Amino acid sequence: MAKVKISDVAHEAGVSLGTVSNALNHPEKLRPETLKLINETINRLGYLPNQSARQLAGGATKSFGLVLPRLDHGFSLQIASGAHNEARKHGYDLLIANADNDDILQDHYLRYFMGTQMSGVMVQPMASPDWHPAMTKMPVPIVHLDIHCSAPGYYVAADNEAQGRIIAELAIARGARHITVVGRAAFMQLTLRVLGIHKALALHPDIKIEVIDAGEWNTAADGYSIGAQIAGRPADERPDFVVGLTDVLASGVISALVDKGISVPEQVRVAGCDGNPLAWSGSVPLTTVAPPGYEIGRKGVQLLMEQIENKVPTKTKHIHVGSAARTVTAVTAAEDINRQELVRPFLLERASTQASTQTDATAINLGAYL
Amino acid sequence: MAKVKISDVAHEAGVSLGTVSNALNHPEKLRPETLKLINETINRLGYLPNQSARQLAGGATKSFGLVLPRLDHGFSLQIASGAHNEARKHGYDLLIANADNDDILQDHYLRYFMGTQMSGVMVQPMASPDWHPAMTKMPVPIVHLDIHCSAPGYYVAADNEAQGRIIAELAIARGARHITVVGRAAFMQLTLRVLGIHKALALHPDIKIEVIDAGEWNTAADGYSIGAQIAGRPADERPDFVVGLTDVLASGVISALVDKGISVPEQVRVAGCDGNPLAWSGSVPLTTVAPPGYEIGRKGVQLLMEQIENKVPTKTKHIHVGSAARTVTAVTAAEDINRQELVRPFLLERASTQASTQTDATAINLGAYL
DNA sequence: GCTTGTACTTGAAACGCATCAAAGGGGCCG
DNA sequence: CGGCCCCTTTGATGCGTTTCAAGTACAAGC
Repeated sequence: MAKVKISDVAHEAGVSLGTVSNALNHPEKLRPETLKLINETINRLGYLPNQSARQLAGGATKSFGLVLPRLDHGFSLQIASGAHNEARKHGYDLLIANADNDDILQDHYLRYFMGTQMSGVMVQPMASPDWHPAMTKMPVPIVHLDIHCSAPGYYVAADNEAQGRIIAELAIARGARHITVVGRAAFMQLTLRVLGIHKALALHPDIKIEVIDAGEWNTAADGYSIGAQIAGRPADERPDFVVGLTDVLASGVISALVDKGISVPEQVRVAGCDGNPLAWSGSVPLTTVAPPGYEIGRKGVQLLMEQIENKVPTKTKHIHVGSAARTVTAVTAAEDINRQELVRPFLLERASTQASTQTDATAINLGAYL
Repeated sequence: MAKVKISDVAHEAGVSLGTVSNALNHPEKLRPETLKLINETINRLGYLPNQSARQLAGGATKSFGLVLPRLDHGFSLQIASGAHNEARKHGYDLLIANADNDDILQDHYLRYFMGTQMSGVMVQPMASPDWHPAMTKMPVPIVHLDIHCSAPGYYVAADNEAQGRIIAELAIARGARHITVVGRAAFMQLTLRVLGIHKALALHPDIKIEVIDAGEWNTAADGYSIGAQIAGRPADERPDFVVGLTDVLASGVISALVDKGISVPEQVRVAGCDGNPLAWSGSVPLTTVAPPGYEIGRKGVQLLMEQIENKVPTKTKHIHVGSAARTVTAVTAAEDINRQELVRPFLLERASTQASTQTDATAINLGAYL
């Protein structure tokens, strides 16, 4: 139970401490027989390298940290998934922390990751857009995800305006004459989507558009009541295309319409605007525009890699002068790059009830309600 | 950009290194003014403690690691959620790693966590039940989650048999005369559920029971085709109660029944047996029995805490003899406790389409299909 | 036999911090 | 004024690695 350390392995194998370290980090430097001997000893003793000591002695480890506001939101999970795959591709580990919708906790984990000598940290911040500018000055590469600000620093966000535009263009392509947008644009993201819709429709003044506010939380119940209201209108005042700012809103609308005897999509087409594959397992197929969470996660890691590769990090070199060891710090000035990426959302069309939560591949078939 | 270290803070504040350390770890030991001065300096310099060094010097940090097979499964997320809340309650951090359904990766992260001097590690293993017994011998408290084996060690699992029993008892209470279980018992978990159903029905020989195998993956499509088959039977051969081993199976069955003109729940009641709240947002209400993921996560952390508090860990004490410092290792033998917990699942009945993914609180109303 | 290489291996130094015995400083009592 | 005690601060020490200059052994070339 007493922890086995590298010196135990070295002693047991009859080699020196540095050799064992080399076996771990630079196996090509060892004679194959030595390497084999050491590896056997390691296994026999059950030696586990102490990561803390490694990090302390060797600088950053190959791992990234990701702070998410919640784990139960499909979008965040897609980010995590994309980040994970991309990180593994580069040989990095990904550690995830759940900030639980709490600013303080978010900050806490962020500092924790920074202090752990991670190679890079990503956050999907929940609070103010111009969140914690001090964080940009940190000694660790950091990338903000899904944030909507022009603060300096690296960030990657979904192009929410495009998201609105895409759904509007889809409606136009389907020959819509009267479009109803359902939902409360409570967040910047939603506001931008509505903006995108309006912009796309600006070119088609003949198409009527209306926006109906939903309850505070854009729930399925909110969708249902609005759907009922729509169903209650005289036929010529009914929209022929409804956009739910949220997928659950859209599904609420559908339920109401169907319940009231309006056929979907024959009389009214319905689309979502917030593709959340996780919400679909076993649910009805719905055409929606998905913010590319997976892609955002991927891009986030790529930006991290970019920073790591561009910046020659602060390095200390030991220079021996006479017999006294002097430590010289050689800093290669890091360019102060600010990079921002907008990732385009994509149309997510579901015909099957089997949701793939893994990739963002655009499906081929249209959903049942469009 | 050059990293600020504790000695910089000390120098800048005009105090000694140890004092700054105390400010961080034992603030009560300092004079308020000194503390304030140091804190100001820390903020001004943007000092971030190096976690690696802390851990190396001070032993384990207050943080737990959790290795999950996937992030996109609701059950795992509930575990994470429960573990998170319980950990925070005890003042611990929780770091999550995604093993991505990969044995190697799972092992990798596990070792990583162990090597990071975490106070404890939890895994929801995916592979063989008697997975990696060597891991039980590790110097870090470890708890296995949702695993079904009698290997020594700490673990907490859902009582899958009870899960089946509960749903069967529900059927009995509803006056079922003919129960059809739909799904392939591909995993130990599902097998146990079927077993539980059979056991509960053993006391009611008058109730007819049949089990219909579904496709390999228990998808909604599989449920649909079985539902269609059931709908096609003569009325007196149709079950009056269908249990989907999986919620998506159940929802597939419902779709098929309704499509074929069988009314649910008037003619046939349908229940799930795999409550996965995440799959429900915006979906139809379905009564199901949920494995208590949240509770499992909580219990897992509690078992971790138990190990931490019981085992007086290996500690080193420094004893000065004359002028030479000698290091003595005082090991208090850790009792070799093996603890196992079975957590009872609970009936999850949904009347609203608004799923709460947070807690495992049992809902009050029955779903629409029962 | 001696030199120059080549191929490994060695071990001391440093990484940034927590710890704790010892030193310092101030108040109180005799 | 000296001795004691208590409260606060100090700084040397070690935590388990990685790194890299220096060392060793052996082979080849002259």
